[in-house]
Amino acid sequence: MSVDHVFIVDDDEAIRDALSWLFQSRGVAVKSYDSAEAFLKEWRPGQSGCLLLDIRMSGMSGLDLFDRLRDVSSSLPVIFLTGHGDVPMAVSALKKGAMDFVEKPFNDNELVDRVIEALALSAQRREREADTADIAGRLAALTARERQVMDLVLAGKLNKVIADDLGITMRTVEVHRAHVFEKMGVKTAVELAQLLSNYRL
Amino acid sequence: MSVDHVFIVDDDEAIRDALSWLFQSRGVAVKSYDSAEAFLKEWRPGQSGCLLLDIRMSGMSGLDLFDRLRDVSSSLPVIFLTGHGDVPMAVSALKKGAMDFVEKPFNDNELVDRVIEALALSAQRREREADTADIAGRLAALTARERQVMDLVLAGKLNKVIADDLGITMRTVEVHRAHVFEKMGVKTAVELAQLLSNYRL
DNA sequence: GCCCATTTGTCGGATATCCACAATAGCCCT
DNA sequence: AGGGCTATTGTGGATATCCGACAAATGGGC
Repeated sequence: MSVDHVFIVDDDEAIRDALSWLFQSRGVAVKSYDSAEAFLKEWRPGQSGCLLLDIRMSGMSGLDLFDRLRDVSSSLPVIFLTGHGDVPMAVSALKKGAMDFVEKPFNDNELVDRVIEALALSAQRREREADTADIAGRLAALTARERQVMDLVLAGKLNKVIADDLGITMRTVEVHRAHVFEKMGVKTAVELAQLLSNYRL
Repeated sequence: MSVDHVFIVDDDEAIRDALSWLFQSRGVAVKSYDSAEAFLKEWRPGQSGCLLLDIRMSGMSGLDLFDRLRDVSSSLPVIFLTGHGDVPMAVSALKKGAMDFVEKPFNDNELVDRVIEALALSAQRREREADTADIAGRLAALTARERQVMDLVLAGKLNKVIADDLGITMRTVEVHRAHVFEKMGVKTAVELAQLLSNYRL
Protein backbone atom coordinates (compact mmCIF):
# COMPACT_ATOMS: atom_id res chain seq x y z
CA MET A 1 0.00 0.00 0.00
CA SER A 2 1.33 3.39 -0.96
CA VAL A 3 2.02 5.77 1.88
CA ASP A 4 0.66 9.28 1.61
CA HIS A 5 3.44 11.73 0.99
CA VAL A 6 3.90 15.38 1.71
CA PHE A 7 4.95 16.96 -1.55
CA ILE A 8 7.20 19.94 -0.97
CA VAL A 9 7.59 22.37 -3.84
CA ASP A 10 9.99 25.24 -3.13
CA ASP A 11 12.93 26.66 -5.04
CA ASP A 12 14.85 27.40 -1.87
CA GLU A 13 16.97 24.40 -0.97
CA ALA A 14 17.31 25.46 2.65
CA ILE A 15 13.54 25.48 3.07
CA ARG A 16 13.16 22.11 1.36
CA ASP A 17 15.76 20.59 3.63
CA ALA A 18 14.27 22.09 6.75
CA LEU A 19 10.76 20.89 5.83
CA SER A 20 12.00 17.45 4.83
CA TRP A 21 13.80 17.04 8.10
CA LEU A 22 10.77 18.31 10.03
CA PHE A 23 8.32 15.88 8.50
CA GLN A 24 10.60 12.89 8.38
CA SER A 25 11.37 13.35 12.04
CA ARG A 26 7.61 13.11 12.65
CA GLY A 27 7.31 9.97 10.57
CA VAL A 28 5.69 11.58 7.55
CA ALA A 29 7.02 10.56 4.14
CA VAL A 30 8.30 13.42 2.02
CA LYS A 31 9.06 14.14 -1.63
CA SER A 32 10.73 17.41 -2.57
CA TYR A 33 10.77 19.33 -5.84
CA ASP A 34 12.69 22.48 -6.68
CA SER A 35 10.08 23.79 -9.12
CA ALA A 36 6.46 23.49 -10.09
CA GLU A 37 7.54 21.97 -13.38
CA ALA A 38 9.52 19.23 -11.64
CA PHE A 39 6.49 18.36 -9.53
CA LEU A 40 4.15 18.24 -12.51
CA LYS A 41 6.52 15.89 -14.31
CA GLU A 42 6.21 13.27 -11.59
CA TRP A 43 2.70 13.92 -10.42
CA ARG A 44 -0.06 11.56 -11.44
CA PRO A 45 -3.67 12.44 -10.72
CA GLY A 46 -5.13 10.09 -8.19
CA GLN A 47 -2.13 10.12 -5.88
CA SER A 48 -3.15 11.30 -2.49
CA GLY A 49 -1.13 13.25 0.00
CA CYS A 50 -0.66 16.91 0.73
CA LEU A 51 1.04 19.62 -1.25
CA LEU A 52 3.19 22.21 0.54
CA LEU A 53 3.56 24.91 -2.03
CA ASP A 54 5.74 28.00 -2.09
CA ILE A 55 4.10 30.87 -3.94
CA ARG A 56 7.05 32.86 -5.15
CA MET A 57 9.22 30.71 -7.40
CA SER A 58 11.09 31.29 -10.59
CA GLY A 59 9.26 29.80 -13.55
CA MET A 60 5.75 28.62 -12.79
CA SER A 61 4.48 30.18 -9.56
CA GLY A 62 2.75 28.30 -6.83
CA LEU A 63 -0.56 29.88 -7.74
CA ASP A 64 -0.11 28.79 -11.35
CA LEU A 65 0.56 25.23 -10.27
CA PHE A 66 -2.47 25.35 -8.04
CA ASP A 67 -4.68 26.45 -10.93
CA ARG A 68 -3.20 23.72 -13.09
CA LEU A 69 -4.01 21.06 -10.51
CA ARG A 70 -7.56 22.36 -10.27
CA ASP A 71 -7.86 22.00 -14.03
CA VAL A 72 -7.10 18.30 -13.84
CA SER A 73 -9.63 18.13 -11.02
CA SER A 74 -7.06 17.00 -8.54
CA SER A 75 -8.39 16.69 -5.04
CA LEU A 76 -4.95 17.06 -3.51
CA PRO A 77 -5.15 19.37 -0.49
CA VAL A 78 -2.81 22.34 -0.87
CA ILE A 79 -1.16 24.39 1.86
CA PHE A 80 0.51 27.54 0.63
CA LEU A 81 3.73 28.78 2.13
CA THR A 82 4.85 32.30 1.50
CA GLY A 83 7.44 34.76 2.67
CA HIS A 84 5.79 37.85 1.26
CA GLY A 85 2.10 37.16 0.95
CA ASP A 86 -0.59 39.78 1.12
CA VAL A 87 -4.21 39.62 2.14
CA PRO A 88 -5.78 39.61 -1.34
CA MET A 89 -3.50 36.77 -2.39
CA ALA A 90 -4.40 34.72 0.66
CA VAL A 91 -8.10 35.41 0.21
CA SER A 92 -7.98 34.44 -3.43
CA ALA A 93 -6.11 31.21 -2.72
CA LEU A 94 -8.46 30.14 0.03
CA LYS A 95 -11.55 30.98 -1.98
CA LYS A 96 -10.23 28.84 -4.78
CA GLY A 97 -10.04 25.93 -2.41
CA ALA A 98 -6.62 25.96 -0.84
CA MET A 99 -6.58 24.29 2.53
CA ASP A 100 -4.37 26.84 4.23
CA PHE A 101 -2.12 29.81 3.64
CA VAL A 102 0.84 30.08 5.98
CA GLU A 103 3.41 32.83 6.26
CA LYS A 104 7.07 32.17 6.80
CA PRO A 105 8.47 31.86 9.29
CA PHE A 106 5.95 29.27 10.37
CA ASN A 107 5.42 27.44 13.59
CA ASP A 108 6.67 23.86 13.14
CA ASN A 109 4.06 22.19 15.28
CA GLU A 110 1.17 24.05 13.76
CA LEU A 111 2.34 23.26 10.28
CA VAL A 112 2.70 19.58 11.06
CA ASP A 113 -0.78 19.56 12.54
CA ARG A 114 -2.23 21.17 9.44
CA VAL A 115 -0.44 18.71 7.20
CA ILE A 116 -1.70 15.74 9.17
CA GLU A 117 -5.21 17.15 8.91
CA ALA A 118 -4.70 17.53 5.19
CA LEU A 119 -3.44 13.98 4.82
CA ALA A 120 -6.51 12.70 6.60
CA LEU A 121 -8.70 14.79 4.34
CA SER A 122 -6.90 13.51 1.29
CA ALA A 123 -7.28 9.91 2.32
CA GLN A 124 -10.96 10.52 2.95
CA ARG A 125 -11.40 12.17 -0.42
CA ARG A 126 -9.56 9.36 -2.14
CA GLU A 127 -11.82 6.81 -0.50
CA ARG A 128 -14.88 8.75 -1.47
CA GLU A 129 -13.63 9.12 -5.01
CA ALA A 130 -12.95 5.42 -5.19
CA ASP A 131 -16.53 4.76 -4.13
CA THR A 132 -17.84 7.26 -6.64
CA ALA A 133 -15.75 5.72 -9.39
CA ASP A 134 -17.05 2.32 -8.41
CA ILE A 135 -20.64 3.50 -8.71
CA ALA A 136 -19.88 5.30 -11.95
CA GLY A 137 -18.41 2.09 -13.32
CA ARG A 138 -21.50 0.14 -12.47
CA LEU A 139 -23.73 2.82 -13.97
CA ALA A 140 -21.65 2.69 -17.15
CA ALA A 141 -22.31 -1.04 -17.38
CA LEU A 142 -26.02 -0.38 -17.74
CA THR A 143 -27.55 -0.37 -21.18
CA ALA A 144 -29.47 2.70 -22.30
CA ARG A 145 -32.77 0.98 -21.73
CA GLU A 146 -31.79 -0.21 -18.29
CA ARG A 147 -30.75 3.31 -17.43
CA GLN A 148 -34.12 4.67 -18.49
CA VAL A 149 -35.91 2.10 -16.41
CA MET A 150 -33.67 2.82 -13.43
CA ASP A 151 -34.40 6.54 -13.57
CA LEU A 152 -38.11 5.88 -13.54
CA VAL A 153 -37.76 3.40 -10.71
CA LEU A 154 -35.88 6.04 -8.73
CA ALA A 155 -38.69 8.46 -9.43
CA GLY A 156 -40.84 6.09 -7.41
CA LYS A 157 -42.97 4.95 -10.32
CA LEU A 158 -44.64 1.59 -10.44
CA ASN A 159 -43.60 -0.94 -13.04
CA LYS A 160 -46.93 -0.56 -14.72
CA VAL A 161 -46.46 3.19 -15.12
CA ILE A 162 -42.92 2.72 -16.33
CA ALA A 163 -44.16 0.29 -18.94
CA ASP A 164 -46.68 2.87 -20.10
CA ASP A 165 -44.10 5.65 -20.19
CA LEU A 166 -41.70 3.61 -22.28
CA GLY A 167 -44.38 2.04 -24.39
CA ILE A 168 -43.32 -1.51 -23.55
CA THR A 169 -44.74 -4.39 -21.60
CA MET A 170 -44.57 -4.64 -17.86
CA ARG A 171 -42.74 -7.90 -18.20
CA THR A 172 -39.92 -6.26 -20.10
CA VAL A 173 -39.68 -3.58 -17.46
CA GLU A 174 -39.30 -6.31 -14.88
CA VAL A 175 -36.42 -7.86 -16.80
CA HIS A 176 -34.60 -4.54 -17.09
CA ARG A 177 -35.29 -3.79 -13.48
CA ALA A 178 -33.82 -7.10 -12.41
CA HIS A 179 -30.75 -6.47 -14.55
CA VAL A 180 -30.28 -3.03 -13.01
CA PHE A 181 -30.46 -4.46 -9.51
CA GLU A 182 -28.00 -7.19 -10.39
CA LYS A 183 -25.50 -4.88 -12.03
CA MET A 184 -25.72 -2.32 -9.26
CA GLY A 185 -25.36 -4.99 -6.62
CA VAL A 186 -28.57 -4.26 -4.73
CA LYS A 187 -31.66 -6.23 -3.95
CA THR A 188 -34.31 -3.56 -3.57
CA ALA A 189 -35.17 -0.19 -5.06
CA VAL A 190 -34.61 1.47 -1.71
CA GLU A 191 -31.04 0.18 -1.50
CA LEU A 192 -30.48 1.54 -4.98
CA ALA A 193 -31.77 4.94 -3.97
CA GLN A 194 -29.53 5.01 -0.90
CA LEU A 195 -26.53 3.94 -2.93
CA LEU A 196 -26.97 6.65 -5.51
CA SER A 197 -27.99 9.41 -3.14
CA ASN A 198 -24.65 9.24 -1.39
CA TYR A 199 -22.55 9.36 -4.51
CA ARG A 200 -24.45 11.10 -7.23
CA LEU A 201 -23.26 14.57 -6.22
CA MET B 1 -42.33 39.36 1.16
CA SER B 2 -39.33 40.60 3.06
CA VAL B 3 -36.47 41.98 1.04
CA ASP B 4 -32.99 40.75 1.76
CA HIS B 5 -30.94 43.48 3.38
CA VAL B 6 -27.27 44.22 3.51
CA PHE B 7 -26.42 44.69 7.15
CA ILE B 8 -23.57 47.13 7.62
CA VAL B 9 -21.77 47.07 10.94
CA ASP B 10 -19.03 49.66 11.27
CA ASP B 11 -18.23 52.22 13.95
CA ASP B 12 -17.08 54.76 11.38
CA GLU B 13 -20.03 56.88 10.33
CA ALA B 14 -18.32 57.98 7.11
CA ILE B 15 -17.92 54.36 6.00
CA ARG B 16 -21.50 53.52 6.90
CA ASP B 17 -22.78 56.45 4.91
CA ALA B 18 -20.61 55.66 1.92
CA LEU B 19 -21.66 52.02 1.90
CA SER B 20 -25.30 52.86 2.41
CA TRP B 21 -25.22 55.24 -0.49
CA LEU B 22 -23.38 52.72 -2.65
CA PHE B 23 -25.84 49.92 -2.13
CA GLN B 24 -28.98 52.00 -2.19
CA SER B 25 -27.90 53.47 -5.47
CA ARG B 26 -27.73 49.93 -6.80
CA GLY B 27 -31.17 49.08 -5.49
CA VAL B 28 -30.03 46.97 -2.55
CA ALA B 29 -31.78 47.56 0.77
CA VAL B 30 -29.48 48.51 3.63
CA LYS B 31 -29.54 48.56 7.41
CA SER B 32 -26.66 50.15 9.29
CA TYR B 33 -25.40 49.64 12.83
CA ASP B 34 -22.63 51.50 14.63
CA SER B 35 -21.59 48.52 16.75
CA ALA B 36 -21.76 44.75 16.95
CA GLU B 37 -23.96 45.11 20.01
CA ALA B 38 -26.47 47.27 18.16
CA PHE B 39 -26.69 44.68 15.40
CA LEU B 40 -27.18 41.80 17.81
CA LYS B 41 -29.99 43.67 19.51
CA GLU B 42 -32.02 43.80 16.30
CA TRP B 43 -30.88 40.60 14.64
CA ARG B 44 -33.17 37.61 14.67
CA PRO B 45 -31.86 34.25 13.48
CA GLY B 46 -33.56 33.21 10.28
CA GLN B 47 -33.35 36.59 8.63
CA SER B 48 -31.48 36.31 5.42
CA GLY B 49 -29.26 38.87 3.77
CA CYS B 50 -25.58 39.65 3.91
CA LEU B 51 -23.44 41.04 6.69
CA LEU B 52 -20.74 43.61 5.88
CA LEU B 53 -18.62 43.59 8.96
CA ASP B 54 -15.79 45.84 10.06
CA ILE B 55 -13.18 44.00 12.09
CA ARG B 56 -11.71 46.72 14.23
CA MET B 57 -14.42 48.32 16.35
CA SER B 58 -14.60 49.56 19.90
CA GLY B 59 -16.45 47.12 22.10
CA MET B 60 -17.20 43.76 20.47
CA SER B 61 -14.97 43.22 17.45
CA GLY B 62 -16.15 41.97 14.09
CA LEU B 63 -14.49 38.63 14.70
CA ASP B 64 -16.27 38.32 18.03
CA LEU B 65 -19.61 39.05 16.39
CA PHE B 66 -18.82 36.50 13.71
CA ASP B 67 -18.12 33.83 16.31
CA ARG B 68 -21.32 34.74 18.10
CA LEU B 69 -23.36 34.33 14.95
CA ARG B 70 -21.76 30.96 14.30
CA ASP B 71 -22.80 29.92 17.82
CA VAL B 72 -26.43 30.55 17.03
CA SER B 73 -25.86 28.63 13.82
CA SER B 74 -26.70 31.57 11.68
CA SER B 75 -26.22 30.95 8.00
CA LEU B 76 -25.86 34.64 7.24
CA PRO B 77 -23.03 35.13 4.76
CA VAL B 78 -20.38 37.48 6.16
CA ILE B 79 -18.01 39.71 4.25
CA PHE B 80 -15.28 41.24 6.38
CA LEU B 81 -14.03 44.75 5.79
CA THR B 82 -10.81 45.88 7.32
CA GLY B 83 -8.38 48.72 7.16
CA HIS B 84 -5.49 46.97 8.86
CA GLY B 85 -5.93 43.27 8.31
CA ASP B 86 -3.10 40.81 8.18
CA VAL B 87 -2.79 37.45 6.47
CA PRO B 88 -3.33 35.21 9.52
CA MET B 89 -6.48 37.12 10.38
CA ALA B 90 -7.84 36.76 6.87
CA VAL B 91 -6.96 33.06 6.76
CA SER B 92 -8.59 32.44 10.09
CA ALA B 93 -11.77 34.26 9.11
CA LEU B 94 -12.13 32.46 5.80
CA LYS B 95 -11.42 29.06 7.34
CA LYS B 96 -14.15 29.73 9.86
CA GLY B 97 -16.56 30.25 7.01
CA ALA B 98 -16.51 33.93 6.16
CA MET B 99 -17.52 34.54 2.58
CA ASP B 100 -14.88 37.15 1.88
CA PHE B 101 -12.27 39.36 3.46
CA VAL B 102 -11.81 42.74 1.81
CA GLU B 103 -9.27 45.42 2.58
CA LYS B 104 -10.13 49.11 2.60
CA PRO B 105 -10.07 50.93 0.37
CA PHE B 106 -12.20 48.58 -1.65
CA ASN B 107 -13.35 48.58 -5.22
CA ASP B 108 -17.03 49.56 -5.27
CA ASN B 109 -18.05 47.36 -8.17
CA GLU B 110 -16.27 44.30 -6.86
CA LEU B 111 -17.80 44.73 -3.44
CA VAL B 112 -21.28 45.07 -4.88
CA ASP B 113 -20.76 41.95 -6.95
CA ARG B 114 -19.64 39.99 -3.91
CA VAL B 115 -22.61 41.21 -1.92
CA ILE B 116 -25.04 40.25 -4.64
CA GLU B 117 -23.46 36.80 -4.76
CA ALA B 118 -23.81 36.59 -1.00
CA LEU B 119 -27.46 37.60 -1.13
CA ALA B 120 -28.14 34.87 -3.65
CA LEU B 121 -26.33 32.38 -1.45
CA SER B 122 -28.29 33.49 1.55
CA ALA B 123 -31.59 33.13 -0.22
CA GLN B 124 -30.60 29.68 -1.35
CA ARG B 125 -29.53 28.68 2.14
CA ARG B 126 -32.72 30.01 3.60
CA GLU B 127 -34.76 27.97 1.16
CA ARG B 128 -32.75 24.89 1.91
CA GLU B 129 -33.11 25.46 5.63
CA ALA B 130 -36.83 25.87 5.24
CA ASP B 131 -36.97 22.53 3.46
CA THR B 132 -34.83 20.90 6.11
CA ALA B 133 -36.96 22.33 8.87
CA ASP B 134 -40.04 21.04 7.09
CA ILE B 135 -38.59 17.54 6.94
CA ALA B 136 -37.42 17.76 10.53
CA GLY B 137 -40.92 18.73 11.55
CA ARG B 138 -42.44 15.76 9.84
CA LEU B 139 -39.86 13.44 11.36
CA ALA B 140 -40.66 14.85 14.78
CA ALA B 141 -44.31 13.93 14.26
CA LEU B 142 -43.41 10.26 14.05
CA THR B 143 -43.81 8.07 17.11
CA ALA B 144 -40.80 6.13 18.35
CA ARG B 145 -42.10 2.93 16.87
CA GLU B 146 -42.82 4.51 13.54
CA ARG B 147 -39.31 5.88 13.48
CA GLN B 148 -37.89 2.42 14.11
CA VAL B 149 -39.94 0.95 11.32
CA MET B 150 -38.94 3.77 8.98
CA ASP B 151 -35.26 3.19 9.61
CA LEU B 152 -35.61 -0.48 8.78
CA VAL B 153 -37.62 0.32 5.68
CA LEU B 154 -34.85 2.69 4.59
CA ALA B 155 -32.38 -0.11 5.14
CA GLY B 156 -34.24 -1.90 2.37
CA LYS B 157 -35.70 -4.61 4.59
CA LEU B 158 -38.92 -6.40 3.77
CA ASN B 159 -41.90 -6.04 6.08
CA LYS B 160 -41.51 -9.64 7.11
CA VAL B 161 -37.92 -9.09 8.21
CA ILE B 162 -38.82 -5.89 10.02
CA ALA B 163 -41.53 -7.74 11.89
CA ASP B 164 -38.97 -10.34 12.95
CA ASP B 165 -36.45 -7.71 14.01
CA LEU B 166 -38.96 -5.88 16.15
CA GLY B 167 -40.66 -9.01 17.44
CA ILE B 168 -44.10 -7.94 16.21
CA THR B 169 -46.54 -9.04 13.54
CA MET B 170 -46.16 -8.18 9.89
CA ARG B 171 -49.56 -6.58 9.97
CA THR B 172 -48.44 -4.16 12.64
CA VAL B 173 -45.41 -3.25 10.62
CA GLU B 174 -47.67 -2.48 7.70
CA VAL B 175 -49.72 -0.14 9.83
CA HIS B 176 -46.68 1.75 11.07
CA ARG B 177 -45.29 1.86 7.58
CA ALA B 178 -48.49 3.35 6.26
CA HIS B 179 -48.48 5.94 9.02
CA VAL B 180 -44.89 6.87 8.20
CA PHE B 181 -45.73 7.32 4.53
CA GLU B 182 -48.76 9.41 5.38
CA LYS B 183 -46.94 11.66 7.84
CA MET B 184 -43.96 12.11 5.55
CA GLY B 185 -46.19 12.84 2.59
CA VAL B 186 -44.87 10.13 0.30
CA LYS B 187 -46.43 7.18 -1.41
CA THR B 188 -43.52 4.79 -1.81
CA ALA B 189 -40.38 3.81 0.07
CA VAL B 190 -38.25 5.09 -2.78
CA GLU B 191 -39.77 8.56 -2.53
CA LEU B 192 -39.07 8.49 1.18
CA ALA B 193 -35.43 7.61 0.57
CA GLN B 194 -35.08 10.40 -1.97
CA LEU B 195 -36.71 12.90 0.36
CA LEU B 196 -34.42 12.10 3.25
CA SER B 197 -31.24 11.71 1.28
CA ASN B 198 -31.39 15.33 0.18
CA TYR B 199 -31.94 16.77 3.61
CA ARG B 200 -30.56 14.42 6.22
CA LEU B 201 -27.07 15.94 6.14
C1' DG C 1 -63.90 8.87 30.28
C1' DC C 2 -61.56 10.26 26.07
C1' DC C 3 -57.60 10.47 23.05
C1' DC C 4 -53.58 8.39 21.32
C1' DA C 5 -50.00 4.92 20.55
C1' DT C 6 -49.38 0.25 19.93
C1' DT C 7 -50.73 -3.98 18.83
C1' DT C 8 -53.27 -7.58 16.34
C1' DG C 9 -56.64 -9.59 13.20
C1' DT C 10 -59.31 -10.66 8.45
C1' DC C 11 -60.30 -10.10 3.59
C1' DG C 12 -59.36 -8.96 -0.98
C1' DG C 13 -57.25 -6.57 -4.70
C1' DA C 14 -53.17 -4.61 -6.66
C1' DT C 15 -48.18 -5.16 -7.24
C1' DA C 16 -43.98 -7.16 -7.32
C1' DT C 17 -40.87 -11.14 -7.73
C1' DC C 18 -39.23 -15.26 -9.77
C1' DC C 19 -38.96 -18.92 -13.16
C1' DA C 20 -39.19 -21.46 -17.49
C1' DC C 21 -39.52 -21.02 -22.29
C1' DA C 22 -38.95 -18.39 -26.46
C1' DA C 23 -38.07 -15.11 -30.27
C1' DT C 24 -35.88 -11.12 -32.83
C1' DA C 25 -32.08 -8.06 -33.82
C1' DG C 26 -27.38 -6.51 -33.83
C1' DC C 27 -22.71 -7.33 -32.82
C1' DC C 28 -18.01 -9.53 -32.95
C1' DC C 29 -15.03 -13.21 -34.26
C1' DT C 30 -13.65 -16.98 -36.96
C1' DA D 1 -21.62 -17.09 -43.99
C1' DG D 2 -22.02 -19.18 -39.68
C1' DG D 3 -21.71 -19.40 -34.62
C1' DG D 4 -21.81 -17.21 -30.26
C1' DC D 5 -23.07 -13.40 -27.36
C1' DT D 6 -25.92 -9.66 -25.63
C1' DA D 7 -29.78 -6.65 -25.56
C1' DT D 8 -34.38 -6.46 -26.15
C1' DT D 9 -38.89 -8.05 -26.12
C1' DG D 10 -42.63 -11.32 -25.35
C1' DT D 11 -46.07 -15.12 -22.72
C1' DG D 12 -47.84 -17.68 -18.81
C1' DG D 13 -48.08 -18.95 -14.23
C1' DA D 14 -46.80 -19.50 -9.28
C1' DT D 15 -45.64 -17.08 -5.16
C1' DA D 16 -44.73 -13.26 -2.14
C1' DT D 17 -45.44 -8.65 -0.82
C1' DC D 18 -47.88 -4.49 -0.31
C1' DC D 19 -52.06 -1.75 0.54
C1' DG D 20 -56.58 -0.33 2.08
C1' DA D 21 -60.88 -0.85 4.65
C1' DC D 22 -63.10 -2.50 8.71
C1' DA D 23 -62.54 -3.91 13.38
C1' DA D 24 -60.81 -4.24 18.05
C1' DA D 25 -57.94 -4.87 22.42
C1' DT D 26 -54.47 -2.88 25.62
C1' DG D 27 -52.21 0.72 28.23
C1' DG D 28 -50.85 5.65 29.28
C1' DG D 29 -51.91 10.44 29.91
C1' DC D 30 -54.98 14.43 30.43
